Amino acid sequence: MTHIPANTPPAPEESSEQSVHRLEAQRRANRDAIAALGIDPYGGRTVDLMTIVEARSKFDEEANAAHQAAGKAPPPGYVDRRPVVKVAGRIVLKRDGGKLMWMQIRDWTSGPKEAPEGLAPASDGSATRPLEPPAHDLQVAVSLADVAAPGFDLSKSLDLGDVIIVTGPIMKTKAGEVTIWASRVEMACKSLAPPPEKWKGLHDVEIRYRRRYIDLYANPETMRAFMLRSRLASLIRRFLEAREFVEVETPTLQVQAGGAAAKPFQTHLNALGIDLFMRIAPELYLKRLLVGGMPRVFEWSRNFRNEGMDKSHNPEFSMIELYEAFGDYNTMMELTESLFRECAKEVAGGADDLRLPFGEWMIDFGSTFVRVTYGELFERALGFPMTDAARVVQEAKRRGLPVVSKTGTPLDPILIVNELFDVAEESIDPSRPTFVLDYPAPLCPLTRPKKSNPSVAERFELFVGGMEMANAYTELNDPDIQEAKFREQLAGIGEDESTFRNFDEDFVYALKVGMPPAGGLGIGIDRMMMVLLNQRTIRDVILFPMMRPV
RNA sequence: GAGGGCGUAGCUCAGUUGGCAGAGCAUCGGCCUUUUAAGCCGUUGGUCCUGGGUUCGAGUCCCAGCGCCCUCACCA
Repeated sequence: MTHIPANTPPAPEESSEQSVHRLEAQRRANRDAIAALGIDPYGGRTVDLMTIVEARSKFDEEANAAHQAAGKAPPPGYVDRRPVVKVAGRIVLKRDGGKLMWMQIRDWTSGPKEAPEGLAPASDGSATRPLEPPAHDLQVAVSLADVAAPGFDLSKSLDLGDVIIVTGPIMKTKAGEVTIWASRVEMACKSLAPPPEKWKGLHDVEIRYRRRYIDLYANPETMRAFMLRSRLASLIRRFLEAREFVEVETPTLQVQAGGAAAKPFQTHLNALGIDLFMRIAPELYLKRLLVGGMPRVFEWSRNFRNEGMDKSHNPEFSMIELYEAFGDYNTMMELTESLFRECAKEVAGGADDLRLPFGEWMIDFGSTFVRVTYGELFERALGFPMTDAARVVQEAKRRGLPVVSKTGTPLDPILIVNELFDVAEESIDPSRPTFVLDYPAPLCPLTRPKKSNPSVAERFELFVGGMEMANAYTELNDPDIQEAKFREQLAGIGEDESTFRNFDEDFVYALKVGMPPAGGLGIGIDRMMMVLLNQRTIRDVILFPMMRPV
């Protein structure tokens, strides 16, 4: 779909009747009719509201049966004990039967459509019907006899998409559906824009992303996913706080964008007359906090990387980075596994089975995560050890990978190994969360080497569902080695990169002040949410993903 | 960046060999106090993504562009 249609407001200078879409014009007329009843079409502060789920839970079978038994002429002394509820919701269906209207209203708790759990006999016993309606929207009945003026006249002028507040006893209809039998109907807000089709809903993915506010109410599954993401974010914070990590905030606007190798966004600070970068990682600031004596820190960091966009990359994305003084990559591995498992438990809703669907796979968060070293994985996937330089070069040539640099000098074999390692990564079972650990030291210049084997860096990456989820290190805290590695990196970059790669002298100075040994970890939160919420594209876990402007 | 697919009413979608622009829902009018995507009768609504071209005639064929989706490439 292309055009974002005509229900956008007209520019002021052309707001003639003709420029307003006919469907909007009709809704404006209905709004005027509501105003003419003395009702504010945009409502006001409202107290004592409950959600649709709460209202539904108030239903009392006995009180409902007693009320039915009392009939139209209740005996003296009869008291209606059906609980009275008050609910706000958006109208998604309306059936006007003249003096009796039926509506379905929806709020954020209504929940997605589900397959009926079974069939129940119809009232005459001759046929069957679904036990529950397809969506958990709440039915409202508006009867001329029972709704106080001007609620009935208001209801006549309501359009699909309006938000209303309904008060009345919660009861069950003859057909067995829990319903508010309205005594009051009030206006919360008028909707001037035509809603999506009532049954097929909103499918156009472009409109879903650009106009998430429609997607959220029109597709309860979208609401469910983002509500769950929020619950998981809260859980992650509580998990880290329970382990005595403190949440900090460090600069998003940075003089130099460090801590990762990515192209940054550039901006300008007028007050100081200087160019700045949006951060690509919070790493170097968080480590400064360890130098200062904070024992365990984490940041929920929005990072900005000026690179490609695809189903696992958005230009701005969320990452948790954390540092633990006196930890190392082993403590980070334990923490990572526990964190993912706790999140999976939350998604599973208390079930023992922690296998969660992700596309065609069932990802097993319950079993111990697979641990495999870089070298083992390489040999298993390629069929020869990465130390076999001749086979490495031979295999790279066979796959058309470069074995000499642009200047014609032979590439370091370890760099060729790293090219071939993509093949190894693809051999990881997507349904088994897998730690790949002990990377070759030359590939990880900023990581502490193993004391027992300096050719191996204490680093791991976690792969889940075919994606890189997390990256952790035993951090380097020797200022001289850090400085040398920085200079080495700077020497090896091209001119285009040199504009935003700088030597962070202050960070090296911080290490001279002294940083305790530490473990560091970064988790790509959006990708983590993808596998936990079973969403195959990052745009389905980001409320407002980057879109080309229309 | 390369290849492929898609773009038609507010929404969801058809549209045959190039021959009057279609359906369902929504809207609007009428009937209806237990409906369940309510029903019945009637009604309105179009920049066929944009701009060129071929043709007597283009939603359809050709060229260019725009947007979205998919695959691949790039991507600490």
